[in-house]
Formats: sequence, structure tokens, C-alpha cells
Amino acid sequence: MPGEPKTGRGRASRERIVERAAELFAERGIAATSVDEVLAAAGAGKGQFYHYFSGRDELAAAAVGYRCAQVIAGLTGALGGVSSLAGLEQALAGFAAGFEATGMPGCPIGTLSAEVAGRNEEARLAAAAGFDAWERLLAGALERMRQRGELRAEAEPARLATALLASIEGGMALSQARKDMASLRVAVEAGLAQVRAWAS
Amino acid sequence: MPGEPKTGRGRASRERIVERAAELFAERGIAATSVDEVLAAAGAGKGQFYHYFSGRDELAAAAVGYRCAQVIAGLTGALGGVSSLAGLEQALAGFAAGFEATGMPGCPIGTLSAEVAGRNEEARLAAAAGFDAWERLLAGALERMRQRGELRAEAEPARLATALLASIEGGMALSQARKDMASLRVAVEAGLAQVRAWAS
DNA sequence: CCACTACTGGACGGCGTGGTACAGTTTGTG
DNA sequence: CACAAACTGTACCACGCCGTCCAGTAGTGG
Repeated sequence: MPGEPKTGRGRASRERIVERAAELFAERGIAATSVDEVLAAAGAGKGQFYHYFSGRDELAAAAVGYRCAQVIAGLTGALGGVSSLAGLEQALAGFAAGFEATGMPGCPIGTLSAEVAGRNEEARLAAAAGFDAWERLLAGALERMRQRGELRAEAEPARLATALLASIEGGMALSQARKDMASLRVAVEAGLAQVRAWAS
Repeated sequence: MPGEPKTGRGRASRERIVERAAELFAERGIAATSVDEVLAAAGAGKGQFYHYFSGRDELAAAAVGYRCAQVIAGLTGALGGVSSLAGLEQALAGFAAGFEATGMPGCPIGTLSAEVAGRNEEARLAAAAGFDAWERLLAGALERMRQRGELRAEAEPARLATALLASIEGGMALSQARKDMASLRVAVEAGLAQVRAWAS
């Protein structure tokens, strides 16, 4: 029965495995990456792996969770302090630029989510939690805009955040398939137009 | 060297394989479905398969193309004749209802696209073509609305269609991860609001 | 009817996979 | 410092995978 690490050394080992797995899963896909490859990249042996994980699926779930935490940490930096429309526009433009710079590999959460949903419940929940956190960041920014009077009082930050996130997510999906940033730009612009419609 | 079938019998065999592959890929994922499983489902042997396909990847591309054609055919029925806002609303509501009825397995094109992009160029192009066709259907409906005077002359059907498709696609991605239709509904409603903003 | 091509079915092989077993080494603790 | 628990490395196994091969069966044009 595998369990949580009980020593610092163990924790470091487990974490190294998860880190490498998250990287490889993101760039090659989960199904297309073998446990052996992950272990080789992490410089770990089978014994370590099955000491901490019950098997492949548990690793996938952990890696998805780790990836989401990374992404959310980055987004928190960009969105956490936003409280104006101009700030939101800038943050999203920066996000789109980063997406383009990495070669449009699809949404880091969305791609994993699509691969995992319906085949690994634990991982699906991790991805959903990632989306939730992202949406909360957007909702927080919108709420601050509303409180500062930039948005009308009747605006609903939660709904707007969902719609905005869907636009971003869908835009990335289209851009990934088309290998063309235009779709994401149009989608983000449309999402922002929605927000502007509620401006005071 | 595999090639196109030259007899009716051959064409039927090839098509049976592609059909079953499209079904299995859609419900289990491409990477998680073996060629042997597809062939067993199609009642075909290895000889037939390698007579028509160079290998796994070519089958994947063909199956993605087939799936897209199916989906687009269905959407053409729903959107082909739409020329009013009410009609568009109804078509999208019907689409959402269908999505819910099938258990929210993600967008039939989007899920495959995410799995295939970056690993199978031919299949990625097929998925992109599917998105293009879908977007054209939306753009056509919007253009008809504009010509009927329901949308202002300055409205840009192509841009609006991209934004609307992104909302739908992103909404499906969120709903799939969350197993909750609410996200898709909010996203679609927001997309429609964008369109209404251009109403005369 | 013949010869030639298209098509079919399945047996087979090499390989990579996820997972197990187990012996050896650290590490923390009393 | 003893000793148990945590941890690590690797050899190994059974299985399923993709793709090859080939012998046989339609089907078709001359």
C-alpha cells in the first residue's frame, strides 16, 4: 500500500517524479508517456514509484494537480492585483503573448482535462479545481472593478468570469487546432467586449 | 503501399473500419484504443487494415475526418436554414440539450483535436477543417441575419462567428471538466449576448 | 474460362508496457 | 549504537501492442 512520504528525502523523491511527469505529460500527452520514461527523466527507479503511487492513474492525477497549481500561481501573479478594465486588458494581452511564445500547445489545463475527463476521475477533479481557481481569479478582478465603480452594480462577476474563461479556453482550442493566434485574439477581444458592456 | 479501395467491396470494408474507429476513438480516446480493438469491432483482419492504411496514424486522421463530417452534417441541419436571432437561439439551445443528453463527453471535435494536435499533423488538419466548417455555418447564419436587417450593417459575421464558436467550445470544455451544464449555458448565453449587441 | 489483381484472415514475432519481488541502503529513534 | 521503518535500484514477468507475412479467396477484364 503506497502512502505519503514520511521523510524529507522521500518527499523530495516523490516531488521530483511528479514534476517530471507534469512536464512530460504536458508536452507529449499523458497516454503517450510511459511510467518508465517519467522515471528515467526523474532519475528514479520502479521501487520508488510504487512506494508512493498505486499506479499510473494516481501519478496522472498528481501531475495534473501539480500543473494546475503552477498555472494558477502564474495567473495569480498576473490577475491577483487587477482592479481595472485597463489592467484586465493588459493581463489578458500578456497571457495571449505568452501563449503564442510557447508555440500554441493548447491550454495547459484544458488539454490535460480533455484527455483525462471520463477516464480518471481523480485527475478530472484536479483539472476542474484548476478551472475553478482560474475563474475565481477572474471573478475577483471583476468584483474589484465593480466595487471601484468601473462596473455597474448589477454586473454579475461570477457569470462574467465563467463566460470570459470559456472564451479564453475556446480561443486557445481553436488556435491550437489552426496553429493561428487570430482565433484566440478574437475570442479574448469578444470576452472583453462582454465585460465592457457592463461598464458604468 | 496501401491505397484507396478499387472495388465496392473494398470501399465498404475500409469505411466499416473508419466508422468503428471513429466511434471507439470518440468514446475511449485515440491513444487508449488499439488497432486490434477497432478491427475486432469492425470484424476485419490485419490484412485488410494494412491494405488500406499505412498504420495507426493514418487511421486516426481518417477517423477524425469522418467524425467531423458527421458532426458538421448534423450542425448543417440545425444551422443551415437559420436567418434570425430567434432561430439561432433555438439552434444553440437544441445543441446544448443534445450535449447534455449524451452525458457531456466534451466537444466531439474539440476533444479529438486536443489529443491529436502536435502529434499527428494530418489529423490536426482534419480537426481544423471541422472547426472551419462549423464556423462557416455560424457565419452564414449571422450573414443572413445581417442581410435581413436584423443585424447592423457594420456587424462582422466572420469575427462574431469565431467568438461564438470559441464560447461554445470553451463552454463545453468547462462543462466536461465540471460535469455540470451550467458553464456551457452561461458561455452560450454570453456568446448570444455578443450577437445581440449588434442587433439593429 | 483464364490470368491477374484486389481483397481477406489469421498466425506470428519483436518490443515496450505496467506492475511485482526482493535485496540492499538510509534514516530516524529509543 | 541497535534496530525497525522508510526508502531505493534493478531484475524480471506476463501481457498487449503494432506491424509483417503469406496463403487463400473473390472478382474482373480479356
